[in-house]
Amino acid sequence: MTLHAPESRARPGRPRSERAHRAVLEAAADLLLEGGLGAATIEAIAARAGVSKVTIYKWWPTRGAVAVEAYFYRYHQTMDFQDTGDLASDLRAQIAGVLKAFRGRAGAVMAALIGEAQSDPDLAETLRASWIEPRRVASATVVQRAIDRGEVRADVDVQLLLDQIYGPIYFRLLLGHQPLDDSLALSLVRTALDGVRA
Amino acid sequence: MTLHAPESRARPGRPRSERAHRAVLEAAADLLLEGGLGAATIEAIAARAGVSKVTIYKWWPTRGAVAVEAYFYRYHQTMDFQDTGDLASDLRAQIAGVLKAFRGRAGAVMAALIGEAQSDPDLAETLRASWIEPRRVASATVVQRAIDRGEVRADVDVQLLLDQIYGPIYFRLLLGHQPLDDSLALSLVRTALDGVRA
Amino acid sequence: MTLHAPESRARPGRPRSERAHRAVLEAAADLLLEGGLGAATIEAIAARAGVSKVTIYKWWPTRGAVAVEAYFYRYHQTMDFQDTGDLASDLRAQIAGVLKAFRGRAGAVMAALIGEAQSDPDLAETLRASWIEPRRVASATVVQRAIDRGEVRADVDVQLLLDQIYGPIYFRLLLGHQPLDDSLALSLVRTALDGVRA
Amino acid sequence: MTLHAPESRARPGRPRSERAHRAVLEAAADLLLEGGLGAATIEAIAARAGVSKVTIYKWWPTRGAVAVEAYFYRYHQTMDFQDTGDLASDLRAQIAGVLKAFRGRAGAVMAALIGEAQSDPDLAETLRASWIEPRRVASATVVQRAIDRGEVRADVDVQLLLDQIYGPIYFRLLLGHQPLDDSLALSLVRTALDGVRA
DNA sequence: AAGTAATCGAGACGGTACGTCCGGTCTTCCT
DNA sequence: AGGAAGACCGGACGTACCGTCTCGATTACTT
Repeated sequence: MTLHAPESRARPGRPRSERAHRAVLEAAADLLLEGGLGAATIEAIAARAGVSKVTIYKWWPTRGAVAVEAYFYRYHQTMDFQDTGDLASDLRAQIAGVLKAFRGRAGAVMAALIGEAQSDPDLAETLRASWIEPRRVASATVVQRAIDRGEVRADVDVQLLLDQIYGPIYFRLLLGHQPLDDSLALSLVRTALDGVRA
Repeated sequence: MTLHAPESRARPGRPRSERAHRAVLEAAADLLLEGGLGAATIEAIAARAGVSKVTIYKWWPTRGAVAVEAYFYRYHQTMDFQDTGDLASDLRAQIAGVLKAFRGRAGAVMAALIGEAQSDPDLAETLRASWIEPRRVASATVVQRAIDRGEVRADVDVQLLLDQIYGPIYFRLLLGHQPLDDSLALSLVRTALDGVRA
Repeated sequence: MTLHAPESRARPGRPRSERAHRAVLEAAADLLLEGGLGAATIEAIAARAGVSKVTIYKWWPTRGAVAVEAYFYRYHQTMDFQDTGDLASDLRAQIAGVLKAFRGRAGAVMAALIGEAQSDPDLAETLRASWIEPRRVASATVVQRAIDRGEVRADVDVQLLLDQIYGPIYFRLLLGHQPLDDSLALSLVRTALDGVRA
Repeated sequence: MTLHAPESRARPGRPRSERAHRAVLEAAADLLLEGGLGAATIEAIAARAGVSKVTIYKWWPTRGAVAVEAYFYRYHQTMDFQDTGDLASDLRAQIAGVLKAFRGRAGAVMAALIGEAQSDPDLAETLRASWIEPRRVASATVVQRAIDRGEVRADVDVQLLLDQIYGPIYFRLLLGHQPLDDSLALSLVRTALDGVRA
């Protein structure tokens, strides 16, 4: 018989205050929502959360790290990827959800986070691990099933296919040169699956 | 009353110092190269250029603006889009050039600029107008010719097609979840033209 | 003919703001008076003076330095040493002035400054040069005259004599084990001049 | 039921750890010696002693208090005041001891303690009670004996006389405007007893 | 030739946020 | 009931850039 949960062995010392932890995330999420990442300074978060700066630095390395966690804490997206057996419609459903989210405040915050990540390697890694990867794994599974069913060519580079579907969305989100219409869901999938050849 | 050509009307006062202008761009480009956008602060640029901060503010609104101009000044890319009559090979050639550039320092700087643009609307607009648009127009022309030749379906959304080709590249540049291999040129074009359907 | 004032040659750049300089000293003096040296933090001085912290750090190395200058700015003591030809009465007059000052707020501040100087060598040096030395020189002159007149033995160590007169005052100021009565003026001089031998 | 001697009545709970107490004093003394009072922060003492901050606060009110006790713990001066019947030589012997101590590390620490006492009334009181007073009482006794012997005038203010001997030493220790030579022992006593009158 | 106007360098200024240090207080578990 | 561990709030520290603001000096065009 194995002794379970050696990691939950109560360590000595005062335990981390869950109240403070939550207050920081709430405050950060509020600030992100109100004024974007620029408003979410460590000082502002600390002040609004009624928490000292040191407490924030204790648990998060940068303001970017607080922001991502706050983002997920607040917008903990229901990442419900369906797998109905029809690749095109499954992908369209997923894309539609992303588009909807990105047209709102969540999109602006995500854009700001990716922007910040360009000068904050930790944040970049966190974004990849916490946001991008989970979604890619789910999507990749759906695509793989389609390959297994013989719906998609077996020699397809799944990662690249996903980039050709989601890349354009992030590209437009970040550059803003074209809108994030709902119609994208249809067109993106169509091109990706059938190409544009006459 | 003397008439002058209105555009060459020499204004009174000391003319803008070309020496200072160039020095600023050189300094900014050096700093971008050495330490990324983070190192290219107005103060650092001014110090290295031997120019006063006010002179910089006189001619550029933000450090982002200086950075883009410095970027183009230094990396004034030869944007040679060929149009040989074969869409796939033309696109592959263009993509290969972008990939090569983005794998080097220029890619890191461009990523930083796009990142900064998320919190600097002026920079975002400058990037769209000076970088994205020219390339899109050139690419769009190539695609349009293919449509005219009947090589590509007439109902294709050209903008979206371009996003499905370039979007993945910027996506990987900014998120770094996948590499920017040369093989991308081939695969991206292939999927975009012929899809992945079995 | 000599070219005068090469030191007042107008240097390039915005000249130092006298308004800010004065505001800092006034604010620091107020704070010293109200709450002692402990209240005269750089932040508090900056806030009250309506001046940025950087401006203070630009002109003074430590808060101690600001404090001494503020002390002199506010309490610029009329250091009127008389020299009437009677050493005892001249010394008594000087001592009486010091005692009077030290029993009030100025004494508390001076004690705090000397205290702070124990961990701030710059402040210690400033105190010696700006406060102690001028007073010693004036006192030493008075004593030297008395020596010249034959009123005092020629082999006397003047510095030590002054320490035996002023040392006890600072000792009591700093340790507080005995009061700073006016009667000290009489007794200190009497012992120093005539000793206590029966 | 067990009976205990009432004065040794073992109180319930874990008894005070003598180990911790000593560790604190040793650590504090080390830090005082190495980096002066500035280095002897509560946190540093706790860390070096392997003791929690609370334990320190439990037994000492301020860091000044710890420092004085550590000072005495380490430099527990042999305060051997002799009383040979010759006031001058007795005083000289005492002064020589003080001078020797004050020229070394102990003097620097004492200066720092007196400095700190300017903003810490508790420390000031502790210093007076634990350091100044015992020495004054001993010295005063020696002087009183001399008065009784008729060696010194009966109307002399003993406290003031002691200040005129020890004040200059502390004055020089704290201000550093003059050295603490061994020759002081001789000169100080001579002036105090016989004055400087020609 | 004198005046006017724009620019330039230098650099001081108020301001915001940074990340760190230390002080005291607290909470939890261990002995 | 200690005591070690350590988290917490608060306050100040000294620094980095920001964008603005004088200054005196320079360099053209205008009269």
